[in-house]
Order: sequence, then structure tokens, then C-alpha cells
Amino acid sequence: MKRNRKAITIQDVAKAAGVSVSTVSRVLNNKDDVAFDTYKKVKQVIDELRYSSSLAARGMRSHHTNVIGLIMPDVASSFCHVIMRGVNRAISKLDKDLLIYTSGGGQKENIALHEQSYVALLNGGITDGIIVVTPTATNFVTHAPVVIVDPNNESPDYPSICATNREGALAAMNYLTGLGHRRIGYITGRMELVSANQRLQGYKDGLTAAGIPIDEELIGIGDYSVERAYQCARKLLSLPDRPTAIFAANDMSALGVYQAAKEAGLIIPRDLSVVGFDNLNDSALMVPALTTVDQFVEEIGTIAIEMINKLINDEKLKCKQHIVQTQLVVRDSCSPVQHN
Amino acid sequence: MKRNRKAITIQDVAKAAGVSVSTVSRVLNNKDDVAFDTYKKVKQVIDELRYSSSLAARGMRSHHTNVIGLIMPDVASSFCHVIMRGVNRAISKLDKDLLIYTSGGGQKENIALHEQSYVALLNGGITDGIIVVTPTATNFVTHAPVVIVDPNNESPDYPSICATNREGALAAMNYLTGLGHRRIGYITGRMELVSANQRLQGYKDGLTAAGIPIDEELIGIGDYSVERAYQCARKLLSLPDRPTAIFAANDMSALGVYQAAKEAGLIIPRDLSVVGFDNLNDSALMVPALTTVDQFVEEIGTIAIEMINKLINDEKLKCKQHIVQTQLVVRDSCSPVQHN
DNA sequence: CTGTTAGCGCGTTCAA
DNA sequence: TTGAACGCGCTAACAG
Repeated sequence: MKRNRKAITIQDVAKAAGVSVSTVSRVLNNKDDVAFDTYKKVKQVIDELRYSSSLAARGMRSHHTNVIGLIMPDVASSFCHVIMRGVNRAISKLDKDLLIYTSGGGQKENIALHEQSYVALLNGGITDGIIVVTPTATNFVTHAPVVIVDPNNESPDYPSICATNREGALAAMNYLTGLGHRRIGYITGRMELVSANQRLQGYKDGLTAAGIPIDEELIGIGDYSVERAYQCARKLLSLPDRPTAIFAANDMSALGVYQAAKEAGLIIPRDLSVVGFDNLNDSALMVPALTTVDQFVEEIGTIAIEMINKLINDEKLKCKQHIVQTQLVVRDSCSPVQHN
Repeated sequence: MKRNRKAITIQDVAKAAGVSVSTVSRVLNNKDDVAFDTYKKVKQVIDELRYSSSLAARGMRSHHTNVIGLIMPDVASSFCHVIMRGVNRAISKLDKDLLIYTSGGGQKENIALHEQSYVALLNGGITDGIIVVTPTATNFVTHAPVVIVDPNNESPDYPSICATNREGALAAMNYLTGLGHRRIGYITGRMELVSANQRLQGYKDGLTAAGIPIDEELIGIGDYSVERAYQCARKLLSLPDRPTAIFAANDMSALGVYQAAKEAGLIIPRDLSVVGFDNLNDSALMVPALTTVDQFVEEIGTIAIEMINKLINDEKLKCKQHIVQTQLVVRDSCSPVQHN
């Protein structure tokens, strides 16, 4: 491999083709006022030199780059993967490119700063718009549009996408109470996010609807991670009057419950019913297959792209807050409550 | 939210602070030849205006950006996640930033083109160096350094990182043959990659070492995906003289085997032993916990960053091809062969 | 210590 | 239809 220390510029192409830089520029941008012969020749030289114009310079000059930025809280979670997949698929139909940044891996404190500095970074002429997923930061400095997936409670009203979290959680709870469960534990998500609050609300509403009083002891504060959920589940399962079912705020947390249950010698669903939220790929593969609330994460990614794209094109959004319907998916992780 | 259509530039800061742009630039880059008072004032104005310098312009001018690019084949696989995690962690200690691009989601044919266009894009002044993971493309045009994780067979000798795949696979095979297995199925990885070939070789060497002839019928061609592996496993398990053990080229493929086994009514490990490769988080959570070969993926990500960083600093690499040791991790998915 | 000047690579006028 | 000149936002060289 030859590592050409110097990049080839539009100038090199112009020289090699015997034309001026502006002509090359015209060819690059498919302007139609170029003689076909010139066009052909320049094209050929471009290929030969394997020239590719500099995103930096292009963006700086023309103030748009056809690149969309995506800022994710982490890379460990399936949720993020699926978002990425949706985003990626939608964008490939748009003839735009995608640049991703991850703010994870740092301290909680720094994440917000990272997020903010990254929207600034991406905005420095290399990105036309940015999608931020489950932000820790509440505010961003940007001159390009921003769309938020699952916004922070404190966020000003950026355009955003959210699922019907409360309704989904409620459906799950109705299912559980319908099976006869009355001691139902709950493990929350990252409570600074709108989604986590809505799901918790759905849990509470579900109890109320079934005439079951809310027992704060049955609510563990999680953060959408396996580890945290595992800790919460351990605590719940060691309660004197332990719950017969646990509703976890996302599938990862349900996985934590599985672990804790296994450790406690409890068989799911015989001894403990479990419901998750998200319906990512993993949930169908878990043993037993996890009953969960589908929030069509991939679709969320797709919609995010559509929204940001409209914003970039200065089109109006039909609604600033886009709502995605959730849906309960029943699998094998729940059973009627055992009386013995 | 106010969306300032016009970004604030270094000029605005200079004007507001009553100094020249170069002074602002000095402050930004922490040059030490600035009077403390001036420094303080400029800093303050920067904060007030919430100014953040443009990566594009900066990169174009100074020819380095402190940003490293990462190009990944997909986002669906845990492998990629873990790589990202390792990369992310290593980079946070370096005071550099990371930009990720995913070439996945497209047709096989296009992936290579995507990869190539992306190294060109990232190289256009916005990235100091690039890491490419399991490339489909074999060649890249770039003036900045490139490091490859798990290179393509056809790749020219870019600096790269690879695990001791053959040795790891051999260890797994020795373990299986040690348990008495003689009909051992194998599901390959993406055969255009060095890793996949080496693992297959380890499988074959393992058989040979145990005096077992190689039966091509027992080798299914996978691609590191769950789906493909599932298909292969189905075929293997429906063989008249079906294998008593299946070695899958990665953990995802092992998951596919689990599915096929379940469908066929086979209990792991009683009726079928399974070994994977990678040891990603998932493998410990599978039921039964998967015996697999750890290839320290997170460490690979870390090393990739170290390598690209040296290259960026024009330091010499100790070795162009970095080798990471693999190690067999025994869990619950294998048992001695049953004679009945 | 600070300001002035000259580009980085590119797209976009405006003339020719 | 093409080319020359200008400026995007920034840093580095050189003056002062």
C-alpha cells in the first residue's frame, strides 16, 4: 500500500485534464452546462486519479454536505443497534451519508458534555442535521436541525420521536393482572428520559386499573442496563412476599431478571412471570422466549431520518412530536399465577 | 429552541472580544503566548456566544483534526458493538474523538464501494486516520493511515489486527475430541476474511490431530450470521448420521445452532454439544451458557486505536500484523459423547 | 504578546 | 461553454 501523504485535490484533476478547477467542480456537481467531451474527459481523469472531493472543503463552501449525524448514548445496547439499523436503512434510500458518534464509555457527568460537544463538532459544516438518541444533555447549540429520539424530560421542545410507552406498559400490565398476578414488581429505566417515566406510569395505571395498591417496595430503580436490573431483581426476589411477576422497563433489564431468577432457583414462567419492553431481536431468542412490548425501534430510526430530512429541506413537520404505536407480543415467559 | 440559521464564527468572537481572529485562534488552541487577561476575556466571549469551531475549516487548514474514523460492516452484530466499545474506551483516554460509519444494510456488491467511498470521505480532511473492520473491499485510496481489523484475504498488507484464530479453533476441537466426539459439524464464517479461513483450518487440524477424517458433508458454509447458521445447523442435524457436536465459527452462529437444536427437539448439551467463537457478552447469557473461544474483541478495538494513533504520530509500528491470543472458555454447552 | 497576511480545497459568482 | 477571482472559517507564518 502506498500511503500518499498528499491528498489529490481538485487542482490536480484540473491540471491533469487540462481544464480549470471550476470546470471540474461543475462536473463533480453534475451541472448541465458542460460540453459532453469535456465532461467525459474530466470524469475519466477523476477515475484515474481516484479523486474524491474533500468533505471538509465542500461543506465549508456550500454549507451543506448531504451527511446526517447520529449521536448515540452507547454501543452496548441492542436498542442502539436497532436504531442504527433503521436509520441506516432509511438513509440508504436517500442518497445521503451517515456519521455516527457515541458518547458512551465515559462517566455519567461527562456524557452530557460529550453529547453537546459532538453536536457542535458535527455541526461545524460536516453535517446537515443531527439525530440525538436518548440524550443526557438537555440542550444543544446548533445552527442545523436536531431531532431527538426518546427525549430527556428537561429538554426544550426539540422535534422528537417517542413511542406510546404508557399504553404499551399498560397493555403488559393488563396481561399480567389478567393472568391473576397481584404482586408485580417493576424495574424502571433511565428516569431522566420521557420514555422511562411513561412506562412507569403505565405500570402504576395498570395496577390501579386492577384495583391493586401501589407498593413502592416493588419498584426497583434501574437504568435500562442488564447489571442494574439484575441487582434490582435480586432484591425483589428476596423480599419476604416476593412478586410473582416482574415487569422490566426494557428487554435488557428483563435479561437481568432472568439471571437473578436463575440464581434464585426460580423457573420462568412457572415460578416467576417476566415481561420486557422493546422487542429487540434478543427477546425472541431468550429462553424462555420473552413476552414483551414491541416499540418498533427500527421504525423509530426510519422516522427519525424522515424527520431530519424534512427539516434539512426546510419542509414543515406535520407534528413536532412523532408518536409510534407499541404492541404487546406474547411469548413464553408468563404463566397464570400459581396458587399453592 | 432557537435555531440560529447562521453559525457563529471565529470572526464573531473576535469582534465581540475586540481582538483579532488569530488571537482567538490562539486561545482556542491553548497556545501559551497569550496574555492572561486577553485569554480570560476571549474565553468568556466564547462561552457567552456558545461558539464552537468548525471541524471542517480546522481540518482543512491544519491538516489534522484529532478525529479517528471507524468503518464497520454492520451494526446488527455484537462483534461490532464490542469492537466499538473497545475503540471508544481507548479513544477517550487519548483526548481524540471518534466518528463511525456503517457500510452495512446494503447489497453485498455495494458494501465494498461504500467502504471505499467512506474512507475517502472521512479522509477529506475530517479524520486523521481510519480503522476498517472486516472489510469487504480489498483496497483503499487514502492519504491518511488505515488499520484493518480482521482483514480480507485479498487485502494488500495494510497494518492489521487478527486473533490466533487457528489456535483457538484447535483448542476448541481438542476439547471436543477429548470429550469423545468424533462426528463434529462445523459452520464457517465469512470466507473472504482471514479469520474465517484460519478457524476452518483449526477445525480441520483438530480433526486430523485426533485421527478423524475430514467429512465435507459436516461443513456448512455460514457467514457469521444467526440466520445462515440456523439453516446450516438444520441441514447438519437432519443428516442420517448426525453430528454429536457442532463447532460454530462465531457466537452468533452458535445461536443459530441453538435454535435449530431446539426445533429438532435436541437438548444441549445432552444430545448435542456446541462450541462458539468470540465470547461476546451474549454467550454467557445463553441457555445453556455457551462454551466458546474468547478472542478478546474489546482488546482488539483498543489495540486498533493504539496502532492508528502511532501511525498518525508517524511512529513506527512494532509489528504490522498484530496478533491477539485466543483462549477457550468452558461453560455448559458441551458434554461427553453419549453412547447408547 | 498581538495583528496582518496568506492560503487550505472547494463552489460560485462574473466576465470572457 | 469555460476560466479567473473571491471567500467559506480557520491556522500558521511573519511582523510589529
